Amino acid sequence: MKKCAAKDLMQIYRLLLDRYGPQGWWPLLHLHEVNGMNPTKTGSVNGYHPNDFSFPHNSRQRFEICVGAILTQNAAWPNVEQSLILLESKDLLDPEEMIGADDGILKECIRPSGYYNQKAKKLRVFAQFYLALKDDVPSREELLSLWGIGPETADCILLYGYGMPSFVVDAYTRRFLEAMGIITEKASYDEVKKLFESSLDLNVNLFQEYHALLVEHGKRFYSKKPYGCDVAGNMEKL
DNA sequence: AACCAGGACGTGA
DNA sequence: TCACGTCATGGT
Repeated sequence: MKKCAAKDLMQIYRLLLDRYGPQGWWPLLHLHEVNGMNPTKTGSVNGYHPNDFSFPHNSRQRFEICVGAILTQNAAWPNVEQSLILLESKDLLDPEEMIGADDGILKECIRPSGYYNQKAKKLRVFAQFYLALKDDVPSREELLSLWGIGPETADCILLYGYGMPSFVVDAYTRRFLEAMGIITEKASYDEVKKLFESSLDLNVNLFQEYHALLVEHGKRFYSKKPYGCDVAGNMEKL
């Protein structure tokens, strides 16, 4: 990776934010019930809260974020939102209820986001862990030790669920940095993560917004195999 | 009608 | 370590 990446990464952030505006991650259900909120809508999905980094407001919202982080593994968010709504309708968006839930019902709720057999197990494992945590903040190592929690999910949980400055690296981020010539395809997850964390201030709001912007940008230009256009070039000019 | 999405795990070299 | 197969539904 390049040594000038530090300056570039902050510059790129400003360009992305300027282009797409604040993304309001992590999306949550029922924001209208949280006093004074005016949730925005993106496509068929609502629950975003641009420029409001105050979430989660309680343990229930935190659990919802963690569940969403697991369900969104290799799945599109609208499908995950369906699952969250189904879980909510069965009162399963709660660690104790989830643990005690009938397996068939749990899988039925998860089905829209795919891999429902694996994800049902992942959610049960996590729900147990979450319950035992009480009000503590989990370490990254603890999260990674759980079956079903890999590096990206762990970082999502830490960053969006617990407000810890842990940068999230996803497939879009790698494709983008690769196109920018900042990393090579064989850079490991932790290498890319550390690149961001060593180049930027350890600022939770910045990390939350940056990752969301990279996903938004990635969806537009790095979705299909012959990647839309040379975004790297565009970024340098804008 | 293929192709892919805000990955992670198990296996065998 | 690492490349590769598996898991699965819904949208484009």
